[in-house]
Amino acid sequence: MPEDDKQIPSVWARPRKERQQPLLTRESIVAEAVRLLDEEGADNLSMRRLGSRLGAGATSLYRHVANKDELLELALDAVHGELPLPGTGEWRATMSEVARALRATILRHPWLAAKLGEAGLAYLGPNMLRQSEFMLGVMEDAGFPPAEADMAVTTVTAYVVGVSTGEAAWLSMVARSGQSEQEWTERLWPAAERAVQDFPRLRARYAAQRGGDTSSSNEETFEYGLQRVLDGLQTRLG
Amino acid sequence: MPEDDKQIPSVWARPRKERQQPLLTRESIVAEAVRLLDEEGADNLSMRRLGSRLGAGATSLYRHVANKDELLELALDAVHGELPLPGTGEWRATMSEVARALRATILRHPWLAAKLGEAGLAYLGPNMLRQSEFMLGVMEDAGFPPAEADMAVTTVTAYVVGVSTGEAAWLSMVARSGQSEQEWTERLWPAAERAVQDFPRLRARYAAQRGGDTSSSNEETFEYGLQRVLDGLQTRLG
DNA sequence: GCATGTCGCGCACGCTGTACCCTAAGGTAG
DNA sequence: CTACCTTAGGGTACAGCGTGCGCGACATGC
Repeated sequence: MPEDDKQIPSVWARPRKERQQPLLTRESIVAEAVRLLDEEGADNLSMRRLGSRLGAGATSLYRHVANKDELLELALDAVHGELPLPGTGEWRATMSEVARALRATILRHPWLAAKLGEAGLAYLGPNMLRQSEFMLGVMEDAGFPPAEADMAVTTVTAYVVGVSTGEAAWLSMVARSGQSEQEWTERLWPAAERAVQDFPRLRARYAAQRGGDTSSSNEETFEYGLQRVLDGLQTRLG
Repeated sequence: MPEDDKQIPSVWARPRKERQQPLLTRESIVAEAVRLLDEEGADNLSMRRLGSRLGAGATSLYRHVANKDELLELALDAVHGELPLPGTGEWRATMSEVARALRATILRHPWLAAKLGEAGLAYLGPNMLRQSEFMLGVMEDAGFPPAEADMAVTTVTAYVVGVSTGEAAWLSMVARSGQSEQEWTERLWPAAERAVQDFPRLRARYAAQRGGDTSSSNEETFEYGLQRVLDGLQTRLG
């Protein structure tokens, strides 16, 4: 009803009406938190910064979220919502696909690895549960008895999280340095070479990788290990 | 030379002589940090608290350590110094032994998992390097070509760190709650059952584990996955 | 004797998470 | 229309954090 607008003598006194629906919701807060984490890293997420990005005060967030830890758990699970669950086909192909998607997600959100280290793999967020359920189904359909399928899923997830954690930590370090990966590697190299000097095999490995492409060699390592893990599981089906 | 002691007119003015050798050293600081982390968890490590445990002020620590992050890296590597390197024998047995020792260390220091998630697996501490070098040697002696041995070591370590991280997070949670594992499990169970209600396979898994011994089933899962990983690597040697 | 360097201390700054209380805006009941 | 209650958001305040800086006390070399 705009009738009473006329009665207002001054624009300045008009009691700007808003608030049809709340401008802060749990979803919008979590989504913005993920964005902030992606852009600025875990160290730079504070309730005040998050609040001001949303045009709100820091303490207003507490209406929708119990505390910062809970917010991070929500962010953790929200990111797991990105994971696509492929249609079921051959079990190895399906598991590989899920594993690659999980790794990609962790690399896209490097802060995720550190938070997973605090929250554990058995966290109860619905998106994470959905993913576990899916993998369990794939393994059971492949012929693993339920109890073993559970352990098999844990094995694959543990491997993926373990490798990706290492890669993500590296990416975070590079990001914090503000330099390109190339620059950062070159700056770090002398220290690394000095550190491995007493270790002949490590020294040889470093020398062999000198100048190589980090990300493609990471990918190769990931794929190698993943296939070995799946090989190992396959021996149980023969 | 205690001669000049007599010349001091008042006890209060006596310039209490100490400090023959520094009471703070990098080693003592790191060792105390590890103790504090073990006893009170990562959240409760602050420079002030650490300082006062050592009978020193917070900022005195900065004489020996550049900043808190560096301190944590040192603590990380110090703990890796606990790891025994078994004498070389059959490669599978040796790798299993190293893997179990690594898991045991992580469970003994649950804060370690989270820090590993931040620092990455390729950190340059001497103790961690020593361990990598050892494992590389085992795999090369087993017949893996150097480049592949490297990837194989990464695979095993990633798996171990991945599983243990999950277990350690659980232990930290229990420790923070101040309750026994039994109590905590029972308190959490209803929420967990509600969460898995929509997921038939997870629900079945939970029901099957009800009342079981957490730590022994964790151990079984760890061992299962470890043997699968080693199986997978073995296929490359045939 | 003095100069120089090392060690530890205290202060101060800007920042954090969050408990507590206040205000303003609907929605509902009388 | 009024009176009340709920609910979203804001402001203030507190205890604690990491750490830069400058100080005095001491050990050592000339």
